[in-house]
Amino acid sequence: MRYEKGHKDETRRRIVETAARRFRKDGIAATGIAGLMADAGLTHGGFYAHFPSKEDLVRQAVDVALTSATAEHAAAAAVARAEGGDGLEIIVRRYLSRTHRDHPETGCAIATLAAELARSSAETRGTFAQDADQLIQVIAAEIPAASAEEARASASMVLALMVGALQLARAMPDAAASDAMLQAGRRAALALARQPAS
Amino acid sequence: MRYEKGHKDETRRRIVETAARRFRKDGIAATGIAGLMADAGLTHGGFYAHFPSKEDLVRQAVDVALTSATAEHAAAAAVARAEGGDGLEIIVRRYLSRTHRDHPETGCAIATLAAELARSSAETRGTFAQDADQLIQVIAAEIPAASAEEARASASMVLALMVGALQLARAMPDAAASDAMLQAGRRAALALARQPAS
DNA sequence: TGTACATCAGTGAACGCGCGTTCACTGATGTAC
DNA sequence: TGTACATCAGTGAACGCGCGTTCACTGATGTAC
Repeated sequence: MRYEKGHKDETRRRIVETAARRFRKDGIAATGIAGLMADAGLTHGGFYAHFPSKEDLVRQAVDVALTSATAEHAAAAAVARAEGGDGLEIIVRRYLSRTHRDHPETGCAIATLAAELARSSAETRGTFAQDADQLIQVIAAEIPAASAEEARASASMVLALMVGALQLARAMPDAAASDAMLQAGRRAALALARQPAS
Repeated sequence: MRYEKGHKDETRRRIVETAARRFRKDGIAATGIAGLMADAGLTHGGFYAHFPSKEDLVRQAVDVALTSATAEHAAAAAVARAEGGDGLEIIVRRYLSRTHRDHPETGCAIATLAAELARSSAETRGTFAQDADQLIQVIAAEIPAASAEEARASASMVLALMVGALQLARAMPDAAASDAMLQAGRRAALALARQPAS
């Protein structure tokens, strides 16, 4: 069958979205092409008409996941600021929430995939690092500091703490301990931003 | 051939040690039994005479890796204290060092495997959480605080920040940015411990 | 003291299965005549 | 207006390979007689 204009782009977009969810949920190595394509309502054979390799899809999926997460954080912070609230507090509360902990498949790709991506090609890591940088910039915009450089340094530490705390909270089988980890993380992240990066 | 007493235990220990390295280097899903056994100088068939399943080996390997890393941190901190130094500073400097960043295979299993372990069985996560707790206790022992509970809360945040910063440093393809991440992490981790967990 | 046998850590072939990737094919539609 | 053909997104069989797991077997040694 022949398809309307833009159909292939739409299919490709759907594959990338599906992959972004599956990679975050199950990990990259544990996610196969065939299962992924089936999830997207397709058969596996068509995969290579869209992507040159699995690695290429990984790069695109991580890019989409991180870029949209960054946009959501920026939007939430903007709304909070407009309402006279603290943008950073909203970002931290969203990141270290029970919802985020319990739904890695729609959450931050750094917390789910950073360790696995550290083992991938320099190209993939390059895209990932750029995307992480954009998230750091969004956080930095909510931190009052003497200089942009200081705000950026503080923001990267806030992100590092949130990533680590979320991972620890996810790995803990004890629900109360996991909740406590999230709560302590929220407090510590804000404290970290408040003190000057000397 | 029949072997001297203790031979099998020694072989088993060697498999666990090999696995602990490989899992941290390549990830759990990406490490196969056959390659693992070959690394340990054995053929794959004998694996199930030592472990009921791969999952069981994972649990033991993570346990060994984390337990020994914790002991090393405790020892290094004790030496520093005996010499009039700051135990926490030594732990943080060791954790966020270039050596640790560049050698995940002998480093902290939390930074390499937490995300992957978050997807495993409650039993494996239980062992992992207990081991992480012991590391947190070792860190807490170096933090002056009003109560043991406060020291523990601060220590878990120091650990979360170190885990996140190390992962980000490892994922960055730019060497200078990666070094800067480690340095900012060391500063922030110490600052986090110094301020009271209100 | 010498021989037959039990032990058991480790071997390697085999199981069914899913992996990433390739490729000849399908078939509905748009276009050319 | 009607027919022949080109297009091309998606199909599904097949490639070699490695996965986790099972199992009949090996063969050097310790023990029993």
